[in-house]
Amino acid sequence: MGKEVGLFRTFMSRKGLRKTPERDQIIEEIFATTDHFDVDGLYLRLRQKGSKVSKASIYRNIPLILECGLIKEVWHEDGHMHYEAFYGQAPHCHLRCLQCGQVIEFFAEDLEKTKKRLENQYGYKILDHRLDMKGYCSKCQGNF
Amino acid sequence: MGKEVGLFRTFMSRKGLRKTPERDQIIEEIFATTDHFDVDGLYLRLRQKGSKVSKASIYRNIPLILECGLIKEVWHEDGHMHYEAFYGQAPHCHLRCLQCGQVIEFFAEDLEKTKKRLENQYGYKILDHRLDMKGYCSKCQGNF
DNA sequence: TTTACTGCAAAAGGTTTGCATGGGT
DNA sequence: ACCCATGCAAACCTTTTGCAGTAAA
Repeated sequence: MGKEVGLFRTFMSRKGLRKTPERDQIIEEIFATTDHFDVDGLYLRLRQKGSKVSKASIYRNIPLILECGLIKEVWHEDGHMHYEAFYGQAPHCHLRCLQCGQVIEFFAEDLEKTKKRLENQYGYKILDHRLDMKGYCSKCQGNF
Repeated sequence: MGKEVGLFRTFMSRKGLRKTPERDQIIEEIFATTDHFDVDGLYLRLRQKGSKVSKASIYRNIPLILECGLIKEVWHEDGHMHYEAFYGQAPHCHLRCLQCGQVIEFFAEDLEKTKKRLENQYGYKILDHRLDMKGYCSKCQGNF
């Protein structure tokens, strides 16, 4: 059992909610890879492994997993939301190729400075951020 | 007539597409304020001013206005996409309060450096970026 | 005259919800 | 025993699309 399942169980328990096999399976599958995912893909992966979890259950649990901090919304594309497993990874940003869809993850070391500045300047308590860049990768430049 | 209408007409013309009153009205209304907007809100503002533009026309034109560079997608929330007028503004980022919804726009001066670094490191040509931060504003801290 | 553009209404597709059943505590 | 969670199917809502009429070029 991955450690994320334990974290989620604790989170649920603190909220007076229940541990269920479906919830365990969802968390396990999200952390089975480090990739980004969407609801439909996660559902198919679960089915392939023999799980009977319904999409409704996935949709009902995603807000809880977000609140728990284990996943993050990363972008809305092709008509649906995309997420990424978050726990255990330093926060990172995305660079995407508009042509081939390649995603490079990178760290923006300067962001912390900007964050501090904003907290001082506006009195905010900043909890989360998202930085994405788009463009063309070396291979795709000139292919259009 | 706002200068954005002219820019969009030129853009359309280069693509062999047409100038229509509906397109002019949509562009004018987007740039009537500097606020963020969504399709439904834009549609209502147009109706209030007596325009007969349909939502279908707004939806059909948004990809073109995006491609033209006059607007940007900023975030997907409450089940629909939010945009902002883009032309004539230096690119800016958003800091949002999760409690009251206040949005502060700021400039992240360090981003250019990061962008350059990525272009060199990965051979990318970067066209666009998005940086958003979320947290609680000074008033809302402690109100929950 | 050609054919892109529009409004309308229907369709599509992702997400949410009502309901009856099942299962955790 | 209580009532939260699930699966199913229907509902919901934003966005897309087919169609017939209209109007740019």
